[in-house]
Amino acid sequence: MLMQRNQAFDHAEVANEAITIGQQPLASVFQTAPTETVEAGKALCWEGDAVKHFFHIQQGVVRLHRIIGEGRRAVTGFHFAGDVIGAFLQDDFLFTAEAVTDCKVRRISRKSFHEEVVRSESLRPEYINLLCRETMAAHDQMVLLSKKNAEERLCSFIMTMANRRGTTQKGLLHIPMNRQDIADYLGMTIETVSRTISKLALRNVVASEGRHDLRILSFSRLQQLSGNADDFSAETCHRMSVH
Amino acid sequence: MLMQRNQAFDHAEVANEAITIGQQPLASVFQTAPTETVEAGKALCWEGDAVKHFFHIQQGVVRLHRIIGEGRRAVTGFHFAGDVIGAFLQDDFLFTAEAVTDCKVRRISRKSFHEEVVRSESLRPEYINLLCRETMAAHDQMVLLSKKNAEERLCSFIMTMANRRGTTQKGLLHIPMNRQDIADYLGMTIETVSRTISKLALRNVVASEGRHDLRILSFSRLQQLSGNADDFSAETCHRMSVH
DNA sequence: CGCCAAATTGAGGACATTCAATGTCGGTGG
DNA sequence: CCACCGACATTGAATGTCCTCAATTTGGCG
Repeated sequence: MLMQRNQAFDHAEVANEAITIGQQPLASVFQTAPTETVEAGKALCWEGDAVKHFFHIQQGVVRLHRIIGEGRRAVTGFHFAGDVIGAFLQDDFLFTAEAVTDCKVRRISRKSFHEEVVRSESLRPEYINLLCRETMAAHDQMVLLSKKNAEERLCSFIMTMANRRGTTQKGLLHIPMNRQDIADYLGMTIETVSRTISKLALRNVVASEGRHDLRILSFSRLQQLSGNADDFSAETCHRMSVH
Repeated sequence: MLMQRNQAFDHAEVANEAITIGQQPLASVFQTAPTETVEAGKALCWEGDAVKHFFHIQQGVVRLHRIIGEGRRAVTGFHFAGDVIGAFLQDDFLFTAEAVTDCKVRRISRKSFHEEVVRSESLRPEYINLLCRETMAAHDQMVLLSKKNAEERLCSFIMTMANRRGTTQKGLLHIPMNRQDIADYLGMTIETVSRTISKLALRNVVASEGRHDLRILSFSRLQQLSGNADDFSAETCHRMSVH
C-alpha cells in the first residue's frame, strides 16, 4: 500500500521547528533521540502492545485507530508535526498508530519521558496541559459523534483542519488522509463522505481540487454548517436551563 | 423537576470513604472544604463559565452535558462518588454539570487544587493518572459512538455500570439516571433505548425491575453483545494488519 | 389510591448504509 | 513525456436502522 509517497513532504506537514518548539515544549525531551523514518501506511505501534516508547512527530501525519469486531475500524484521532503520541497511555497502547504520509519521528522510552517530565518544573505543566487538551479534543469529538449529522460532521472536520496552523494558504486546504480515514474518524462511510462533499461543492461552500485538496469558498457558511453553535452558546442559553 | 429525591442515598452511590480514599487519593485535597448539598436536577456549574472551582463528589451521581443547536444535548459523561469534576479543564467549563440524584460535594478553588497537586510528590502522579484515565474513557466512548449500533451501545453501557464497584448486588444493577440521560449519553433517542432494553429482556439477557433497576440475567451474553471484542483482540488480529 | 411525568409501544418516514457500477486521479512503465 | 493501469473516489438504487410523532401504559410520589 503505497500512498502519496512523494507528496509527503511537499506540503505543510513539516513542523516549523522554531514555532513548534515554542508551542510544544515537550519536543525538547525528544531532541536527543535519533530521527526515524516511517513509510506511509506503516505502523509505529500496535493496539494491545505494552507502551515502551512515546513518539514525537517531526514530519508527516499519523492516524490512531482501534479495531472492533470484524472489519470495523474507528479512527480516534490524527496527529501532526509537533505532536506527541501516546502521552496519556498507562500500560498498553489503546490504538494502532499508522503513518498517513511518510513520517519522520523520534522516540524515547516511557520511563525516561516520565523521569524528564516529572523532574522538570517547566515541562511538567506542559505535559499536564497536553493531557488536558487531548481530553478536551476527545470531548469535542464525542459531541460530534453523538449529535451531529453527516454535513455537520464534515464541516466540523474541515474547520478543524483549516484552523491548524500552516495548513491553509489562500483558502486551499490540504487533506493528507484519504476518504476511508475521514469516514472512520467521523463515524460515517466513504460514500457518505463523498456525497456530503459533493453537496457542499454544489452549494459553493467548498470545491474539490484533486483527492487531497479542498478549496474553502465560504468560511462563514462552513462555520454555520458545522453546528458548533457559536453565536448561540454560553451567554444566551445556559441560564435558561433551570430545573 | 424533582427526581427521585428520596432514592438518592438509598443505593450504593455513597462513597465508601476508606476504599475511595485509597483509590482516589486526590480526595484528600478536598478534605478541608465544607460539604455542600446539591439537589437532584440542580447544576454545579455551567458550560462557558470560567473554571474557578473543582468539585469532588462525596455522594450521588452527576451528569456532564453540552448543548449544541436548539434542543440537542450531548451527555459527555457521568460521575460518581469519589470522582473529581473538571480536572482536565483549562479556562472555561466545557460542560454543564448537573446532579442526577441528590448529591453531596466539596469544592476547592482551581488555584489551590493546582498548588496542592503540584507541590505534592504523591498527589501529582495521581492527578496525571486521573487525566490519563479520563482520556482513555473518552476514547472508549468515541469508539462506541462512531462504530457501535444501538444494542452494542446499550450493552456496553450496562457492562460499564455493572463493573463499577458497589453497584451490583446479586445481579441487580441500579441505574440512577433516566432514559433521556442514557439516550443523550449513548447518542440515541429515549425510544430506541427503551426498545433495545425490551429486546434484551425478550432474549432473557436482562430484566427491567422498575425504572431504575435492571437485573442482569446473563453477564456473558451482555459481554458478547457489547461488541468489545475481548476474545478477538490484541493477540489475534493486529499482526495481520500489514500494510 | 389517584395523578402525572416518565417510559413503552406502534406506525411511518428520513437519513445513512450497503451493494454495485462508473468515473477519475496519480504513479509507474513504456 | 505520454499513456496506461490500478486504486481510490464518486454516483446511483435499494435496503435498513434509527428517528419522529403519536397513543398508550406504567410506576413512583403525593
